[in-house]
Amino acid sequence: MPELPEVETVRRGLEPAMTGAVIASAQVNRPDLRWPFPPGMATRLTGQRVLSLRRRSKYILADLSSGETLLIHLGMSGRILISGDPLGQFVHDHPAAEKHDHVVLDMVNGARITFNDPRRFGAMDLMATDNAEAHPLLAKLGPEPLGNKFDEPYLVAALKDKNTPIKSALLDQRIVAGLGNIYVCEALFRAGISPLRRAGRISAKRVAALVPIIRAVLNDAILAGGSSLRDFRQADGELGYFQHSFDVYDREGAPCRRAGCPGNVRRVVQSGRSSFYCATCQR
DNA sequence: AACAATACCTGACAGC
DNA sequence: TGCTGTCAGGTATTGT
Repeated sequence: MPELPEVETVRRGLEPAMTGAVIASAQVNRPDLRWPFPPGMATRLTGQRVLSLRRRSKYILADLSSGETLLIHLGMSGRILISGDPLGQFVHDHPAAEKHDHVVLDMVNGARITFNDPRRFGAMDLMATDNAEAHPLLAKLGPEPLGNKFDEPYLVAALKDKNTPIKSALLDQRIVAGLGNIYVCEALFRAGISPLRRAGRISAKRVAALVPIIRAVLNDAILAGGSSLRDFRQADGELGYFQHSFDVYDREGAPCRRAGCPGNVRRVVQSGRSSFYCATCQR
């Protein structure tokens, strides 16, 4: 479930098993995901200590003791599962391997990290840590929506001359990095802005109001993702499931949730993606 | 240059 | 049951 909040949830879930831990072995079950894996990936991972786990947009970055960084992207359908018992408190067996388990990392601490991705839109790559930001997948990304560089003046300037619908503009990772279809729909609902409106024709005041709304939507989602992590620990080790009640996403035909609004949620397609919104209170 | 459509894959689900 | 069609949270590439 990979938009920014889901990726951050996965990153946080991986930290206790991976940060400071050494990769005992890496099993790579196919030559590629969306693109070929880097040459010798298993060898380059084996024996390395994970110094830190970072996130940039929807990418997880694991800095290794070798001076390389492992980039992980979940695509549309990627999942990462932790099994085993890195803290040594319980005895856990690893679950049976499943279809689409493409990469498996066994850590010296006993944890197993399994990357499963049916559609294979995900990616993994290795690059020098000190030049990671130059990676083609990272180089053109805009500011982090939860970071300091994403503020009201920035977004007003970034959208000022945009002729494209605000929905498409917010999905553009060069403008802001990490928003996906769900959270753009949700943020526009909270802001009362129609996804169909041209970005450059929204008043600066309303654009500025979007900034704290985007942050709040993402933070709410990260908090909800965190709560699903606790379920995972009680259950079978599955990580990254995100449960949240959406105001508009996937609620076509349902009543608008804004207090007193008589409208219903509509679905329209914009640049090939579904947009959900209430035409009554989003203008 | 800007923007829209397409392609990459598999699986889930609705309707027949 | 099993077929067909549609849709899916992302993003690079191709086309206009």
